[in-house]
Amino acid sequence: MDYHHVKVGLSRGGNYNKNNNHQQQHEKDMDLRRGPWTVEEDFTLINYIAHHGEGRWNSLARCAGLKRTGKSCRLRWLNYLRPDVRRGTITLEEQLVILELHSRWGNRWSKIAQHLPGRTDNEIKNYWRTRVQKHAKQLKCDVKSKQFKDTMRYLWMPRLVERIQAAAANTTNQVTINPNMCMSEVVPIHNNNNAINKPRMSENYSISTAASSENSFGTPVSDLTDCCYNYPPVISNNQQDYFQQSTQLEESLTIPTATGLEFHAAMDQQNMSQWMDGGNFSDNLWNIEDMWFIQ
DNA sequence: AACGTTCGCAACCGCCCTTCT
DNA sequence: TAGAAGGGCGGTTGCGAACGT
Repeated sequence: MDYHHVKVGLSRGGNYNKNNNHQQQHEKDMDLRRGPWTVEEDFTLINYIAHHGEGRWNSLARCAGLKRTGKSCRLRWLNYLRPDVRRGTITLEEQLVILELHSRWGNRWSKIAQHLPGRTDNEIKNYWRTRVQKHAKQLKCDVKSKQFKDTMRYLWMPRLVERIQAAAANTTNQVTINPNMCMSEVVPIHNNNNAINKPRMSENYSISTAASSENSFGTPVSDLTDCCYNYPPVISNNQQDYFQQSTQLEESLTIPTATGLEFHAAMDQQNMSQWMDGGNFSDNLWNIEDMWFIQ
């Protein structure tokens, strides 16, 4: 079957098809495209929205002459074509925000995305699944486990903060990282005269996101793995600060232990030895210093 | 160079909620 | 007020590029 050009059948969609017999028949009668969007389709959609605005996606698709479902048009616009969509590597600051907000809200991608200007829920979801879950797999633990959450909170996040501050120190930018940033209030999305909703970071976020799409500080961007490398196996002031700040988090968060290191006791010794026996730590989440730190 | 595997991400699916008629 | 229509969201899939052997 040609995946990119199929007849719409009963198997597609949720209530959309289930409840809409007329629409269903109409769509059965017309060939609807699926799969990757062409340049022409993109152009048509952008043009149409520029003149008529968003909303009413099904009728929009019809009126624009797009042989796509309304859902498909909406998705294409929100995740790709919107002018304020920010593409490129997830920055360190964004990683920090994602980790923190995910610890609060779980897989509420759209809610998390509201705090990352220009990032879509789909992008954040993909980031989480491809990067964070990969590391959880390396650690042989579940991303939902307390062990993994504590690892994020007490190792990765403080070190992200360190890295961000270190990068900031090497630039002329005045950037202050507030490890408690995610205590900020949820900022409502502004609607600018029916224009595109543009989420913005709360003023309480004291991270500058003004620079390039690669990194606010003009430095190379790395992922979670990088944030765990090249750091002394001691609890730095930043980390201590972070522990203190963490204790102020809301009840919904994993409550830190008295030392913030209790999770180490839960670390599976067999897994630990497997990591350490692994040899090539550059390919793993942890380096040897991290192992000493954990032990 | 060829082949197999892994990774990243765009797009789709299907459930659920809200809005409309 | 009920059913239809539209939209939002989290989960999943599949393709192409990158990487490894």
